[in-house]
Amino acid sequence: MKPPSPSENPSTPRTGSRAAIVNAAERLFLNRGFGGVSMDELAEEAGVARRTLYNQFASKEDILREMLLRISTQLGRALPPGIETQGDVEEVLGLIARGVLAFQAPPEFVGLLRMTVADGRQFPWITAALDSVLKPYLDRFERYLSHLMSVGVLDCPHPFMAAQQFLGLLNGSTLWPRLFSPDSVSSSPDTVVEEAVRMFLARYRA
Amino acid sequence: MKPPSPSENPSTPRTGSRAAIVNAAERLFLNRGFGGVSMDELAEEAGVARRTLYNQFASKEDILREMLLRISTQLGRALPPGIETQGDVEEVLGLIARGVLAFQAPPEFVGLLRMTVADGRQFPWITAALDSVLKPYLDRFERYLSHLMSVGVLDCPHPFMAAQQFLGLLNGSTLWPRLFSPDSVSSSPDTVVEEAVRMFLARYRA
DNA sequence: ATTGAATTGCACTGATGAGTGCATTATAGT
DNA sequence: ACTATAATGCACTCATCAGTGCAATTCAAT
Repeated sequence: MKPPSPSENPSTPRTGSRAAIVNAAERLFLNRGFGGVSMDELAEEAGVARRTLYNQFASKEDILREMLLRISTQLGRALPPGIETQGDVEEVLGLIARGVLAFQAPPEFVGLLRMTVADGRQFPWITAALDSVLKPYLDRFERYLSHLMSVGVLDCPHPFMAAQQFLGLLNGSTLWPRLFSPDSVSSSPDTVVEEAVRMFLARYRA
Repeated sequence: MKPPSPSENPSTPRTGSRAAIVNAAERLFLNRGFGGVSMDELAEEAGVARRTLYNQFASKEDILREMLLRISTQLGRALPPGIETQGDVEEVLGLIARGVLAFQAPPEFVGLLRMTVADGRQFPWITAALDSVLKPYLDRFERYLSHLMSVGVLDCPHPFMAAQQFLGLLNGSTLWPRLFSPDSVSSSPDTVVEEAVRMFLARYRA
């Protein structure tokens, strides 16, 4: 009764306790931040004895490390490669924008951002970790824009800035309000995507 | 020697200790967040006895409240009124954009954002406080765009979203990198402003 | 110089939280 | 059944931190 067996607790305490712990860490850290969660709470959420945390991990920080590692690899699979060749510019930009929005849609993503901003002050490696996951996408997007420019489809003097602008158009209407204006009415994703693409092409289409 | 007199310490401990405390709170809270600063540190930074904090304020949270109150009124004076009538659209948009960038330029502004995002989880009134300061500007901008549309200068079906887009264009190239990509090369403010205005007008100019 | 308010120093309380040591118990694979 | 491994319970240590009570002290204004 005290030690829940694997059959009565889906968190699989006995075997795979590490995974159960990291799962719990993801649920708690993303909602309340690193400093806002105690090891006791973490143990309870994982359905595991407090002492087990220290059998499996060297420290609280280590748990956060492993959690971020897992999240990073998950995020890394978000935008499928080869999207760039699936039609004309307008279509591809729409696909990318939709991918980005879907990617940021789950509340846990906002939680990840909040945790990054919050605990990144004390642990800069957190910010670096998220950046190293996000940056490649931005770079890929920049390369795509450069390609379109060399082909003569776009007239885009600063591809990197253009990439930032495009994401800014999306974030300004979606992510930003979610971070700073908790209860604001947000436009529909379809409108956001459509208008971002329109404005971007109005400026840069050759 | 132990208690620094007003003449040797500009923080004016004896008289105006409240102000000295709020000053210290601003320096510390904006850099390390509410939870990251102890009352001992705060007292030392203010050049004041720890006990004085509790003579002047009911609690640590009260100090934060007063600090945010002061910052809010300061921010409220940032964008001078009447900018909307100082020339043609392009010129005014440029002025607004420059105002926004100047407004966000100081490192303390990023500190304020970080603190808002971080401690806003535990104290939602922090987020609300910042939002109540920023929102009026967004609303004013929206009204300006609506006006331009009714006058026939812009063709802008969703003024509120357009306002978000314009700010998104700026933030995507400036604020966002500062929050999430610590050591990234950023474009010059002039280019950012110019390109934001160009893209915006390329889409919405009637 | 005296008075009254603000400030100070210091020793408290009470709570929380990370991390450890160790003996005990349950489990999985043989 | 047996054994190695993992999990557990529990009582610790050590540190930090918000907040309080109180007596002593310092300063400013009269």
